[in-house]
Amino acid sequence: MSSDRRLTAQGVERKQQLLDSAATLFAERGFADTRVIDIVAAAGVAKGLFYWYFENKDAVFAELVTSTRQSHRLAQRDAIDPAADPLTQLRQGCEASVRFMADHAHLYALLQAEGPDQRVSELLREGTQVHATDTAALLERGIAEGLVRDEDPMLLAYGVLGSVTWFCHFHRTGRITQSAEELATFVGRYVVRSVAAEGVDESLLVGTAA
Amino acid sequence: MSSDRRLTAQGVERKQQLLDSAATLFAERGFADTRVIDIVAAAGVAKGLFYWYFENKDAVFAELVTSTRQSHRLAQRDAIDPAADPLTQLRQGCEASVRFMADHAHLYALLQAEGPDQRVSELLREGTQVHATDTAALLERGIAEGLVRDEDPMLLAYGVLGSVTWFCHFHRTGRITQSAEELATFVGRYVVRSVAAEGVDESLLVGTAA
Amino acid sequence: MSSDRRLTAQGVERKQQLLDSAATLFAERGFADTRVIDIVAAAGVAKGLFYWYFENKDAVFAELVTSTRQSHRLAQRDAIDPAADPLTQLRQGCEASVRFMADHAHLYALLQAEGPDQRVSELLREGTQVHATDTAALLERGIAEGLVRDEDPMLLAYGVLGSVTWFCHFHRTGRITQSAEELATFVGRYVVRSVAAEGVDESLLVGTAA
Amino acid sequence: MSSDRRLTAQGVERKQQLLDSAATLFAERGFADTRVIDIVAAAGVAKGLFYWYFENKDAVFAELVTSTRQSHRLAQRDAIDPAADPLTQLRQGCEASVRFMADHAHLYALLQAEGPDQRVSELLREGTQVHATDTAALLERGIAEGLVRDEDPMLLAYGVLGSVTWFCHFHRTGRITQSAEELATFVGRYVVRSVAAEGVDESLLVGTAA
DNA sequence: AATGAATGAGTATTCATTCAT
DNA sequence: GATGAATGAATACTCATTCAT
Repeated sequence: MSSDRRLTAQGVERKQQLLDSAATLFAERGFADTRVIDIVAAAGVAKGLFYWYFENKDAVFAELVTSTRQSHRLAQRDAIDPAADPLTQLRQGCEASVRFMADHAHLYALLQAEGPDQRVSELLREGTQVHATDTAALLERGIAEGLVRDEDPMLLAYGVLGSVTWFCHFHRTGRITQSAEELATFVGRYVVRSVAAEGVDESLLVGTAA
Repeated sequence: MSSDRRLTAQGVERKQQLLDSAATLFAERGFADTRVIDIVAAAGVAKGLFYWYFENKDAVFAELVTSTRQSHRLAQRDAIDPAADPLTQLRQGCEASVRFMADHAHLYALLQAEGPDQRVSELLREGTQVHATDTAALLERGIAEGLVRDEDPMLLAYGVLGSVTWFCHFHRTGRITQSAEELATFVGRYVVRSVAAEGVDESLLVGTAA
Repeated sequence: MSSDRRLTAQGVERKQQLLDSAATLFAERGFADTRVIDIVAAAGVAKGLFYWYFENKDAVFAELVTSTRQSHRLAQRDAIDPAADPLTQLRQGCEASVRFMADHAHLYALLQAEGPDQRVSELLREGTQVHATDTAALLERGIAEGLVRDEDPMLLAYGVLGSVTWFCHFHRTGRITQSAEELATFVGRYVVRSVAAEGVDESLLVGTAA
Repeated sequence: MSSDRRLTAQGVERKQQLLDSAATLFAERGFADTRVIDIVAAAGVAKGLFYWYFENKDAVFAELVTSTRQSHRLAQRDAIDPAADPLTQLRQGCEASVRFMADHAHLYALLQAEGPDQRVSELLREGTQVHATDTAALLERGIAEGLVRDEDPMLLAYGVLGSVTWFCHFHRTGRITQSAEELATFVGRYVVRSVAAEGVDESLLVGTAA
């Protein structure tokens, strides 16, 4: 029922409360095992209010995915030095991803979650695709400048995303014990090595300026 | 109801039918969105029969995960030349993973699926952990022989698993269009590059013997 | 919340807006399928305001029924020539009913609607009963004057009401395509024939003065 | 979920039980005020079973409407003497309607009920239309033979149906106290008078052979 | 082994109504 | 008067699981 309802200041706040509760619960127990009643209970409001702010359970999930993706992207953009070379930018982006996931672990979990239905799965997939395409563009510039191995940039991008995603996943689930900062550095290095061309200057690989 | 029931030849066949139907459906729509009735309908038997062969819905999932993991492991073992150097073995293992996933796409999908409950999630996690530990051991030998960069082998293993897993995921979902064979070669090369030490012999990186 | 609140001029207007919206919606989709929110949305006001003017949803329905019934009755009264013979009066009343329904189709529909609860059903029933009793009295006079067949006047009244009601119903739902005026004439004639005694003067049957 | 499920003898019986319970309750309190749980409770079975036999609540209603209409039609067919003149057939049909409704009051109530949704309303309307068309055909023959007034047969049919329906309605709701048999005779006579042409033989009007 | 019937706990969603501002 | 937020009781429907035959 929400759609483009005009919300008061209080309304905006309340909606955010619900989004937060939902995000936490979805991350903790997954979408299917989170009941609407759990979400409203966590936010301390009545069940009906949920449907004042959201069309249905799927809609909250979708909204979370969208906004998380947006924040993630902004975080990356902020972390990337537009004047730097592609390889450095790649490292910066990946490091930013690791830090973002550390700060918003519960939201980030959603991006990999099994979505509710077809529609939302689509949403997740699209987001990933955008991310991959961005990364591929970066790699392509790297190839042109001789910094990245001359391979299909899209494939390389998938590899990069895969390792970053999994590092984060294992960190979130406690199987990587290093600090987020340490992990970020490691991941930046790992990713750069994965795609760097033969004979690239050592300084780029080590990432001294990171 | 099942546990360790003694099955006739026909029984074994029936059970396999049900497992196959379940695997396909779980992969297509996920565990939660697959109903027992869908599974039996796909196998062309009555609902009650499901419980003759399986304790419950979770049990099928668990059984599928376990057997898939086993097959996967066997496939890798067969593909690895015990006499080869660690880097080559790593490449062989990864290539085998890609081929296995291509041949058993619907089963492989399960290994990354959102499990039913805590217990099964645990099962999935354990399997991944075993795989990671195996890989880390291989990498450790590589480090000792100077073929792999001197970094935390477990971290490297996570990176390797992440990229392989994601390559397979994107291939399975149609976003990588190369043939399984081409992809296997690419992934093997990608992974080796990701972990290889500086100055390793070119032949190992290119993987001529693959 | 309403009861006998003193309303300002604007208030009266607002209330009428709501009544109109409600009448239209009730006629279109029935009482149960019309939500309070639909009514206020159609009137362009906020939900809370509904309860400033009406006790509850049932109350609007009751108010509509009562006022419609009143209007209907007035319309009949105006149409009937007090000096005419019972048979002519009957015709005039029935013709007036048809015209009324044509002019206020959406209101008239309510009089036959499935009411909300016991109370309002009671209200509807009572209204019908009053109408039937009035008609029966007219018929009784007709019988006394030898213009109407000597049968139970109440039964005859039910027959009359039934046919008039159904003619209107079929006209309202588009299954009678004649104009309201044509239909009125037909119905007047039909009803008179239904109850007229044997050998009544032709002029009364034809209704030249209609 | 039902559709064309193959039912065992027991299944057929159970389904009928549920239909009976539903019919009674719908007639007593209306569709909206009858909960699925009431229906199953009345039949003494568990809630889930309802959905084994019916798609949903609307479906039972639709099924009841259809079968009632069918029975009604058969009852009429049986009551009509194919060799009789149209006017007599009309009387026989109307009398049969009255008797049918007296015997199946709770089912018959459904035919006039406010249906659940658009679809079922459509069903009800269609049924009525068929009935009206049948009656109109009969009247047309009557007109051709000079037994019925020369007016639009469809309009006459609506008038006939309206009075019959309302007689039944008032009888069912206790406002007509005569016995069903008495009422049937009265209605037959009333209807014939409503449509008979001027100067038709008295014997046809009185209906001695009824 | 196999079937179809039966069970019932569990959950999303609706909507009339009330309330604070 | 007017608004939008909040409440919570009520209910249809799903689906894993069990049972009688």
